[in-house]
Amino acid sequence: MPWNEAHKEDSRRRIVEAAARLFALHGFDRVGIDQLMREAGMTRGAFYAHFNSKAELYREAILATARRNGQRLREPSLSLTDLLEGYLSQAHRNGEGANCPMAFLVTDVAQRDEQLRSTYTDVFRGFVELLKPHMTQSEGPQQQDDAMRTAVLMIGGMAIARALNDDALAERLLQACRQPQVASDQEFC
Amino acid sequence: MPWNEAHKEDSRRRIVEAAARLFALHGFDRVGIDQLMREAGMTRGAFYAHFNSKAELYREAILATARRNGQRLREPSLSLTDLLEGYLSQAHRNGEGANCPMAFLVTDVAQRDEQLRSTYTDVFRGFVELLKPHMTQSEGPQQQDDAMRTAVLMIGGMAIARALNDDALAERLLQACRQPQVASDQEFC
DNA sequence: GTCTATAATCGGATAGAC
DNA sequence: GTCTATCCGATTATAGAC
Repeated sequence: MPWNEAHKEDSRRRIVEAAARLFALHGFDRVGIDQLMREAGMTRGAFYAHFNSKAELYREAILATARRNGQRLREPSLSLTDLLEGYLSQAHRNGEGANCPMAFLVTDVAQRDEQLRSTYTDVFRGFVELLKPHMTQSEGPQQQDDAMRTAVLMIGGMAIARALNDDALAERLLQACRQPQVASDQEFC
Repeated sequence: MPWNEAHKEDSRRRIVEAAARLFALHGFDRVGIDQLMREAGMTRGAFYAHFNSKAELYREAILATARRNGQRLREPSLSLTDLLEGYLSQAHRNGEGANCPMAFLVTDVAQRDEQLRSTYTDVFRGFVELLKPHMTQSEGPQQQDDAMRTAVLMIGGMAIARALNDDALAERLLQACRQPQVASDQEFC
């Protein structure tokens, strides 16, 4: 690859990384292209050599982060407990590292166009598939339901914990969501 | 109460109602004071006779909606199943009626100032307290955890269902969250 | 208290030099 | 490909008439 193309690809990657970080922390609307490009080490004008619009970057940023996080979570040595403790951690709540877009941007995405919601839907589907093999107490359709509930406890738990202003309550909430669950209306004995 | 004051109070109420509706559907940033006041049947200029800033209205709108929804949910005849089915319904997902700010605005709130997050925290605490008496399979600290997990399944489930672009998947998700849960690491027999 | 008009600012997107 | 400069539209908030 010629030096120019490699350089352009690197610039693009830096923009996407900055976008993923800043969108997750402040929301799409509150991050200007100016601030974004400064974080990526360039100026405003260079943006449109890489993307047609800010909205296009939003999709790209969500997908890139999902790919990277998905790769980490697919480590075969990772147990469900590890997975829950890593995701539902104070570090994640404080915006250090992963910054899962599904949790940090749920309502932001829900209010935007179909294309972006499709991207979110794909990422969510992938997340549920990733959880499925960890649902060892069930199989078939019940396993799918368990995986979806676990996904909601993780994503929803993190989203709410971030909205809460009370650190103790947030930690209590995260802890409650770390406990694996099964349906209660079954006959156990 | 003199007619003038009653009239002003009514205007204020209409503004708060419009705000609750529009903020929930489109997000705080994407609703202009212009659009807001038009929905309330006035023009832009009249806004500041009622509120010092748009941010102040945000707090007011969340509190007002929470009070109204809380009152409905405190009906003593309402079972947990009724509660789950009402909240995790397609009507709610489509923005008809309740528009619970906890679900519709989670990440929006998380990205704003401490004062607004405090308001959200108070509302969330009230919601958990409301759920507690319905957690009949547990008591004490375990009951608090069960209530919080149920709150996460409701709020988080609704928030995610709204972000999803696939109606069938969203319905499947809501259905999964409607099943009451208990911890799985207990010994059942 | 509500209106119209306007100030002041900020945002995304484009043009053109290098 | 990246820069500086700029257009254009939208926004919050204020001023002043009624």
